[in-house]
Amino acid sequence: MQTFAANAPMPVVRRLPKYHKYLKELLEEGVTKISSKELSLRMGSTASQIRQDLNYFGGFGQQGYGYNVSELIVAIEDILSIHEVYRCIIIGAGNLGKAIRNYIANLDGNAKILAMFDVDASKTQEKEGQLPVYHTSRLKEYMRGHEVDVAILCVPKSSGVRAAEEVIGGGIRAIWNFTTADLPQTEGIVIENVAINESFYVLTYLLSEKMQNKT
Amino acid sequence: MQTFAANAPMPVVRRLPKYHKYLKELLEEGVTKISSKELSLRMGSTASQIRQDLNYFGGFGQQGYGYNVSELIVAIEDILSIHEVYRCIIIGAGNLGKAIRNYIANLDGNAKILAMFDVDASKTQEKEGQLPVYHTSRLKEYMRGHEVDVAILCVPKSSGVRAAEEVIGGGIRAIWNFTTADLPQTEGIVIENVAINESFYVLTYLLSEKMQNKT
DNA sequence: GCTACATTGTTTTATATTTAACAATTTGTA
DNA sequence: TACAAATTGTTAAATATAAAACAATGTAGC
Repeated sequence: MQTFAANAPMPVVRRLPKYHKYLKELLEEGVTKISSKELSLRMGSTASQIRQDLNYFGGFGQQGYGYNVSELIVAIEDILSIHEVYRCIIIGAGNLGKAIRNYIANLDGNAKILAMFDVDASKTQEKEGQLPVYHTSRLKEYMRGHEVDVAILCVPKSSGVRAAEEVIGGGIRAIWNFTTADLPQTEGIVIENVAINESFYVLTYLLSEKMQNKT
Repeated sequence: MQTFAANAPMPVVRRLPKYHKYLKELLEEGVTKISSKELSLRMGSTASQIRQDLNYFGGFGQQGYGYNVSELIVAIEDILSIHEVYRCIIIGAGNLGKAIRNYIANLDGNAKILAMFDVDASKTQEKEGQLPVYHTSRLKEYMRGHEVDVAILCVPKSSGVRAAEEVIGGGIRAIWNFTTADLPQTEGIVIENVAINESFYVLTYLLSEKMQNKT
């Protein structure tokens, strides 16, 4: 059993899911072994980077041979703890919350959504799909009774920080933040931001840049 | 009128929307001027980085004074071309497509969604919200008749690349990619990826790392 | 108008990340 | 068994990014 140093730089960590995806594709194609060179050609990266990235976590390859595809997949899944199922609650049952709920439900991932919460009492009437929607006032109580790993924040910007404080108060250790709010760094709490609106601004920046170049 | 060198590194560009957000908040609070030092304290960054980032695009501040909040907002909006309205079509009217449509509709952004497309004929019956849903076979024809700036890809992974090729064939210049597919770099086409699933893997990685540290 | 202070724009230094180079090791073949 | 080819793990060099330092410039008070 491998243990990893866990001090890999974030750019490296963020590339791991991509390696995983390409390796799964190779597996489906029936490819059993791959060299860093071949993989780099597929992915449009460099062989050197692939080798160095993987070596932050261990030596998964064999000299003169390359990497065994299925073994490497397992190794990366271990590193990312993809096999574990993470119990999630969604805070905010509006457009965004429903969207994320639907999206995740149809993804064959390791995020299991237990319940949704909303401040709007009318939303708690509905049973969103198969999921119960509770009033936010019952959040603390719920978290005492159920083990929850991840809170998925889907509230409006104005209540983002408050919602984060509430789930942290309830003992959450990880927040997947889809709001436009900037959550304060908190000791011991993992925060992963998905800044969709910022992403669009980057796109329009690149687009306008491209337009200028065209002229 | 300012013109920018447009050769700023991507990490800098990706920070601009964050500056914009914080400045808008300051404006709401009635703050008219801000120094890089003060702003860095709010944002949890460094004054040096803020000054250097902004100086890739021009000197927006004044020595001994700082930055005029509203002027700087306008400058950043110019850089990101936030004022322009971008005409978008959504490819894929499933869970993800609907989700994004709802999310964007309720965001006061500069993305205007004109129509949705789907291969599933049954989906074309519905009028999603106020938006028409066309069969994908009519995509080329639609793009000939309407000026479209951005294609928002919300199809399953398996049809991601094909969908991209279709909109590129129709003359699109920018793709906002919400699929898990890795789209090939294409000369002259701007591609901005929102890899939600990868984001979750990073979160679980950090979470498991934290768990290990706790023991 | 002069002086002390504040704060930028810019240069220099430090750090982080990526790429290249290469020695070590395994595979496969004769 | 010996040798050539392949390919890793790892070290070194190059590049990119961030932070610190500082000179230039403007502000504000007296």
